[in-house]
Amino acid sequence: MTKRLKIVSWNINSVRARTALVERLLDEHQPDVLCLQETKVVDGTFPSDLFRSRGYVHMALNGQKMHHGVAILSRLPLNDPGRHDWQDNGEARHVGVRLECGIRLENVYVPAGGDTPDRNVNLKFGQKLDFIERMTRWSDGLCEPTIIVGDFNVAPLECDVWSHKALLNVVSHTPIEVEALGRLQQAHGWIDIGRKFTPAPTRCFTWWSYRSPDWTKNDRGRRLDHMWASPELAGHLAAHIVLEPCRNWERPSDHVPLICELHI
DNA sequence: ATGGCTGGTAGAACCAGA
Repeated sequence: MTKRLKIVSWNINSVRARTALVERLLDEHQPDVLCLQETKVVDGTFPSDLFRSRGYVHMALNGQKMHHGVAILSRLPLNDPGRHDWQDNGEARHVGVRLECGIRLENVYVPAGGDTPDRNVNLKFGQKLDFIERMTRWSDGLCEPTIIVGDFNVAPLECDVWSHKALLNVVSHTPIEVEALGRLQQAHGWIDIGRKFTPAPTRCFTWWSYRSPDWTKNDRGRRLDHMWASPELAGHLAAHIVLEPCRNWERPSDHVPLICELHI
């Protein structure tokens, strides 16, 4: 008799501006654990009551004023909370916990990387590459079953963007970022859960710019959000879904939620 | 069509996102 563990990851682009959407997601999909990125709120004013009232009484927060910020909200107990500063500049971009089933869950918000894909003229691009490099060294030494989810801000495959050719020199899809993410994936044999259940070259996007008047019109999306599993969990993966309809909810985030389910 | 929008914060002809 196996149980199922349902995890959702969502770049919410301000948790306070989208409380109604978060409530709807919890009501409709009933995840065991919700990982949020870009909460944009300090821990002291995080809307904890919203989650507590729905049974998500276990929380691991890492927020900061205005920007970034991550949170794990859970119906299951969370142990050994930890934070990494993989950019080494104080920004709140990671929080990790251990579930009682023995799985370690890491929630990450990789820096966007600014406009110009050249670390010599754009500090933020270098910080993004350094962040991924530090994650690579960290994941090289892992020795427990781990799920890492979040906004990686890299669309690695040609089919992860609306036009590979048009985005080759656009931050999020440049070869230097794709190679850095590839080294990270190889360092621990991470399984790309999204592509396990939706193999390339099937279209799979998780983000559409706010700037398009109609995000569906040209469908200029990118797969920036990911869920990865360490190799020993391969036989436990049960499902993966991208909740694309959430991009049509009222005042949506520009990212949509991802769900994965595991047999535990 | 590298920004056409959005949120936070201040009270901006701002910044950041990607």
